Amino acid sequence: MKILAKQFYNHATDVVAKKLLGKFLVRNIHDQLLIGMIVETEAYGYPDDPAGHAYIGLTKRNSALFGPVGRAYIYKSYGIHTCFDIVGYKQSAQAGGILIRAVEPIQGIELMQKFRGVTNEIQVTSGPGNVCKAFHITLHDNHKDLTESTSDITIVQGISIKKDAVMNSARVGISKARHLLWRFYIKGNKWVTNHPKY
DNA sequence: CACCCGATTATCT
DNA sequence: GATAATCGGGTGT
Repeated sequence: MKILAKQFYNHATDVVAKKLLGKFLVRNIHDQLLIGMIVETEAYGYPDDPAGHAYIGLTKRNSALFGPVGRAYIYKSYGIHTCFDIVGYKQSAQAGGILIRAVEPIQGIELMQKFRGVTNEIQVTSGPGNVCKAFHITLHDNHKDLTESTSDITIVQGISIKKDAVMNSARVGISKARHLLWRFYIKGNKWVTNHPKY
């Protein structure tokens, strides 16, 4: 399937976050393909987003957010969990990323379950830390270009999501900038986080 | 170098 | 619902 080009990410992060729903995250690991459909995202911007990691300005940790669009920004959360962002922004003076919060397994769920250590098909890839664990994404993958066919992590054209199935809300776990409704998810999808029941 | 704090999750009550 | 686990990075001394 077609890899999304750099141009796809060259827009404001909330626009890209919405467009990423239904796209496929493809991980090539040990010559085996792991594929998940993106069902939940969050946008973070700069310089007008106090909740974003880029808000403090360029540092070693967040440098990927200031680099070329279409690359990976990966960081540790709470010292325990790894989170995966895709870099996107409209202009060179800006920075930002789109956090992948949940995917629906399309291919290779057995290996995802192995990496995760759980068998429940929902729990395997629901939640940003869990997605990284299931796809074996680590800090070593920071800065990787997601638009190159040679990369072992790419985003490819998936399915189109009906406009009325795209929902948005305030971001999860964020106290600042609550007015920004920059969390996007597919209505009714079982892998979207914050479901009372698994 | 000490201190503080999270873009989270699993496991309790 | 509440909380512990756990650590890298930013900040200030």
